Amino acid sequence: MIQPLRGMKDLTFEQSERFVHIIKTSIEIAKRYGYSYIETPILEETALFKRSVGESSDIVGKEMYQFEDKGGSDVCMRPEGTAGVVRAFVSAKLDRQPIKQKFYYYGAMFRYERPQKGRLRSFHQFGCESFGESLVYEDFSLISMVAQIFDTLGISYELQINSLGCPECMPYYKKQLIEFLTHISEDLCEDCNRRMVTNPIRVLDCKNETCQSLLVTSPKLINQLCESCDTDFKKLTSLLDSAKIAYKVNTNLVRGLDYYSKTAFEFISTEIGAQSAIAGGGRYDRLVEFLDGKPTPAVGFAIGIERIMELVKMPESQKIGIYLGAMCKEAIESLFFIATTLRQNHKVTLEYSAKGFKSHMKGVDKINPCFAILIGEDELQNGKVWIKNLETQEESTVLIEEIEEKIKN
RNA sequence: GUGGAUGUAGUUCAGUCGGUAGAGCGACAGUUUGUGGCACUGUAUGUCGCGGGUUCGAGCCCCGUCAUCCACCCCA
Repeated sequence: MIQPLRGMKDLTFEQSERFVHIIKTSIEIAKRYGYSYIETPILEETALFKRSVGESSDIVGKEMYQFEDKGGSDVCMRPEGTAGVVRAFVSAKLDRQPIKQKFYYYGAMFRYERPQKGRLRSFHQFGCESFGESLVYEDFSLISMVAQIFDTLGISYELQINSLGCPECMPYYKKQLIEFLTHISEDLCEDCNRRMVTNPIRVLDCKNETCQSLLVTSPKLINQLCESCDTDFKKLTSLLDSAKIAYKVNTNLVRGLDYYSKTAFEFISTEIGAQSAIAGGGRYDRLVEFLDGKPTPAVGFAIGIERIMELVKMPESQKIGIYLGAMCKEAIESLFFIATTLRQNHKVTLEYSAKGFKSHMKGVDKINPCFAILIGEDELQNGKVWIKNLETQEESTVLIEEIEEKIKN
């Protein structure tokens, strides 16, 4: 038997229903914020991710499904969604138009990692990317949109925000931080010493207690943002305050991808184990430029579908559709005419084998329809069917032509 | 990539000291030849993850391997 690949899952029945419900809800809300759908390829040139996500990140460094295709191109299965959307934005030369563009997308992402709870090799994200708006109002709108999606899905969360600064204030801060870390490097853990070189900001959210105690006195970027970053961050917090969206400023919040600047945010769930980030996003004003577009401010987010799958409160399933069955062989084929007619407007489940009444009703229970329609010998002779409304329990025997009307009531 | 746990029926799991495999749930059938969900009765189902080793004999012990789960790293 061939099993799915490691870290890849099939979704069926209740699970796939949850998946669809999440996507449908997200789409509906994204549209209300003016977003339209963008579909981009799963396979992209490797260079795209190296330039956008950043070579220093683990994603690009060791987690990509990267290979040479038959034409000899170095290609990659997308490990995240933003890079492809930005590439598409630039490819279509939308960066040369003065109009603001807003896109939503959803689909499979691939990362070659060791699977664990909430982390798969093939997983799905729903995301939004907004291009051309530099005002912090857009950052706020996106955060409220994620909040609205989670509220609608019945998911509780904690929102964390931070500012990562910009090319004006970040490099200066980084220098300061490295200097600070160098002084205490001997007492920092092995991982932190490695991070000092690869991504010094990451040291700040080390889970090691000794490291954390040493970091209490570390310089904080939030205290030395440039004027523009500082104003925007304060504006964001005041907007969140007045919208009554609860948040926590987490000065250690670092996004894993190199392209973020200014606003960074993460939605956390405490109910799903170690992989607790259920959505993440932020501003990436320089990425379009990195990918050969005209400088265009942008901000976006992504939701991890698998991570919220178990958290979603599903609407109660209601009776839907019609069950059709025959109790004698001769009647089976007469069902097709009825089914075809009813399928103009209704969901119809058609049982092909003749069975006893009881067997049929067991089948009815399984699919939970509004109506059960059965034909036996008597009905067949009279051109009638037995029909039962499973909601009211009312049942009757009617002519085939009268079915449609019976169902309306 | 590192560490730990676990692989037995469709599923959840039991399986003693090593002696040829068991339960609940689910499925199917019947009790009721046309009134379901409940109840009762019955039936079916296994490469005990895979490969090797020890043994008269392995689901159980040993080695390897694959997979799953959890955590680290990292991320949605």
